[in-house]
Amino acid sequence: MRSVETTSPRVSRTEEIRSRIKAAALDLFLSRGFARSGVRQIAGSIGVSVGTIFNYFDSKEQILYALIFEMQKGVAVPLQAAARKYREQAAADGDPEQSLRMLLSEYARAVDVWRAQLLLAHQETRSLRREQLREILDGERRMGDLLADVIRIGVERGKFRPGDLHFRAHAIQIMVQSWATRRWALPRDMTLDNFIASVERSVLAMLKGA
Amino acid sequence: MRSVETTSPRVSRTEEIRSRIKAAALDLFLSRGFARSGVRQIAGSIGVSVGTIFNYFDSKEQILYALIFEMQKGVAVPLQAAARKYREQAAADGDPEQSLRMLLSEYARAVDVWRAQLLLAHQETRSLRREQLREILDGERRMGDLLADVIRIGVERGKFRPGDLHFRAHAIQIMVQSWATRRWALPRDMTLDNFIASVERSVLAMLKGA
Amino acid sequence: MRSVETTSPRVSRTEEIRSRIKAAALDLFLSRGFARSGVRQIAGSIGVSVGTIFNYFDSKEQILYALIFEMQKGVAVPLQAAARKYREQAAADGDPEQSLRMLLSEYARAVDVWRAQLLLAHQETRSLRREQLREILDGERRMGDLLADVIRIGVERGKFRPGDLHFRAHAIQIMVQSWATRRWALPRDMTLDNFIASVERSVLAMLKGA
Amino acid sequence: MRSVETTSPRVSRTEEIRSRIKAAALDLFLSRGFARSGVRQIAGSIGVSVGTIFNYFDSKEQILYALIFEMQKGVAVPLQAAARKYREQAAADGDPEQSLRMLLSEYARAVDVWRAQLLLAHQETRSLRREQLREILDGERRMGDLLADVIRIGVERGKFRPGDLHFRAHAIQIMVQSWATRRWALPRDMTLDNFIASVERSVLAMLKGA
DNA sequence: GATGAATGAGGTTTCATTCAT
DNA sequence: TATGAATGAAACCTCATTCAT
Repeated sequence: MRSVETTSPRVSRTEEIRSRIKAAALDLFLSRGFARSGVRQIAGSIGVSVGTIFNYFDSKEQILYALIFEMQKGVAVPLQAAARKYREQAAADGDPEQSLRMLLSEYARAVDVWRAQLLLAHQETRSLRREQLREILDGERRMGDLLADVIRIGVERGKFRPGDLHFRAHAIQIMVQSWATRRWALPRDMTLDNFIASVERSVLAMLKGA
Repeated sequence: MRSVETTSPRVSRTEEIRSRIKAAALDLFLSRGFARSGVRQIAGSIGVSVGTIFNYFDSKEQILYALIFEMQKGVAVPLQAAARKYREQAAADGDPEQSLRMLLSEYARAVDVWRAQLLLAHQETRSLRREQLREILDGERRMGDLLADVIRIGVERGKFRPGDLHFRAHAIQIMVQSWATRRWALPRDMTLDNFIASVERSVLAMLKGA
Repeated sequence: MRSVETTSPRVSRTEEIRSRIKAAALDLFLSRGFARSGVRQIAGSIGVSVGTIFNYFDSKEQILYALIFEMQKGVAVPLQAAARKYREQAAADGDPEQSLRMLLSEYARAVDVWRAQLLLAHQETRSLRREQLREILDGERRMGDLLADVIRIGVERGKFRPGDLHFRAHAIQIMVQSWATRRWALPRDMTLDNFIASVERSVLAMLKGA
Repeated sequence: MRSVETTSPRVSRTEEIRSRIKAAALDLFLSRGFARSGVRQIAGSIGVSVGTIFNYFDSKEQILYALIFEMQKGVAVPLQAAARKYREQAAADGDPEQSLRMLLSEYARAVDVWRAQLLLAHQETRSLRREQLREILDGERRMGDLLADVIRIGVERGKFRPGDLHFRAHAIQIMVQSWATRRWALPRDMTLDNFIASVERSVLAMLKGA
């Protein structure tokens, strides 16, 4: 009994509950902060008991980690894809400037999708234990390296100013991420497309240099 | 006896203890996070009793607020001074580009001085209660406005590309602040002077535009 | 299995623990005063942990409130029943004097049952927050009104002296309650029956007046 | 220097400060309860430092004791005087009923003068340590004995019903004290004179009996 | 798998009292 | 005599986690 194709639905039921827990936790962590959010509140807001939470996550911190980790993957994958395409076009003697616009746009759109989790990461990554903290920071650094490499290719093609690779990669990262992390400081009526346009203009100017 | 300069030492004794409390809290908040830091630890690390902490601050949160507030003043004041000088030189037909370099350098040096507190602000401003949170964010926005105005003057002088004022001001803020807030993402051997040079190059390119 | 009467035991288990907490708190509050009694002591004296206390009551004050509130109901209900019977007998042209003796006896016996809680109420009602304080005082006033009404009926029947209704009602209240609240001032060998006899004599004399 | 008649003023200065402390404490104890009132608040409200409080009283509790003790003397002395006069008039074959009215009036007026302190005593006597608690309760019992003796004389003169001496004495005490202790339960517009008239009527009826 | 009662260490804050000045 | 900073024990309450059902 309860046989055969139970497994697959079961897995997805498990995943569905994990998702509901993560969604509730995301809201709560953002509005009250990780440390002041209780698992009882998470449980209550999705109508399960505290015990259930711990059947799906080993600890409150693991929920935070899952949220941040998945966001990082969710942003990194499109960025890596865009970088791959960028390199292909460069290899095919395309225009790096044009390719970079595309990359920035993809990056910013991915950030937009994961906006809430990225904000959370910004605020609460430090609440993770050392090991996991490092894993996340390493992921972030890898994205920086990837951007630096993209810039390097443009430099080699003679399109971008040389020097400063890592600094400018880093500047791109914080500029794009600010769509999620400093929304409150941006003009209230700015749309994602406006934002992307501004980023493209500023980043290209910055790369082509004085 | 007990005469003459008694008052002044008294005042400074109070201030000195407040400073020791703030210094200890700063270390602790940065290493363990605000919520996980206990007043008992703060007290212990400077060799006073818990009660003493509360003779000098109304609550743990007030210590955080004091740290962030003072940092904001400490950064805003030099920045305002530099902006004033910038406007004077512009009025005297000086070179905005040169003036801006000076301003960026002053700004970055102020950030360097208050580096720890700025990092703390970045991580824990959200732990403040609504009123104080808004006060801090308003201060930050005012600095953005000030930078936008500086750019506007350069635009009027025909030196900087028009449009995007607030976005670019905001980009300057996060770029300069990243010296404190994302130190871990910057090349490990980067010095403050290197950093300033990179910021100047990138910002000027960004302002002068494509 | 785990069927049938599971629910009812569950409910009573919760109620049983609440009762044990209340009993322990009653002892402690009476012997050390509300403010000097700690929840740790309450917990310790019934062999549970502090946390458990707060699973059953929202705050220390709520324990006090529950004790006082239940006592008030425990006294008011028999008193109201006796008053109802008094009115019925009066309507049936019975002897108010005889009916009143019954009422006083019922009242005093209820006070005896809730003696400890009534003493606590007397000493610590003021420790309640405004809202709950008022609720309790209102309940007490309602009992006064009820007694005043009882006297009024006797007056209308020509059995009791007119005037002073509320004052005499109030005098009855404090006299009967003194069995709980001023036990230390009463002759040490006085029994409840003695007490009731004395109350009946004095109250009836007071009501029939000069 | 600062010589000659300093001593006597000094004593009165000491007494004056003690009085100010007691007055402030009385207000505070009544409005917040003894346990929740801080010596800092007492000190602050009369513009002296905490240290000063402890120069005049050994502990917070001693202030409470002084307030209650003085009230008890303040009530007992007029009551004893009235009792003396009562006995003299009885010895001179006066009317006990008339004498008793006078006594009740004196008693109630003394209670009125010390109303606040008596209320405090009612609420916080239990906050005293055992020894002082007993002293106060003994004083209270002595007043009961004194009233019982007054009743006894009336009984011997054939004016009051025999039996129940202590119970009725006790009833008189709580009735008269209720002017201070249960003011909230009395008709809001009742004046002291009304109150005294009611007490006289009820007490005399109660004493003369059925 | 789901529950939620129990745990108990930990949190921040208060406060009577002391004592050096 | 007056001061008020310092003390540190004790207060109430929260909360992640466990585990018997």
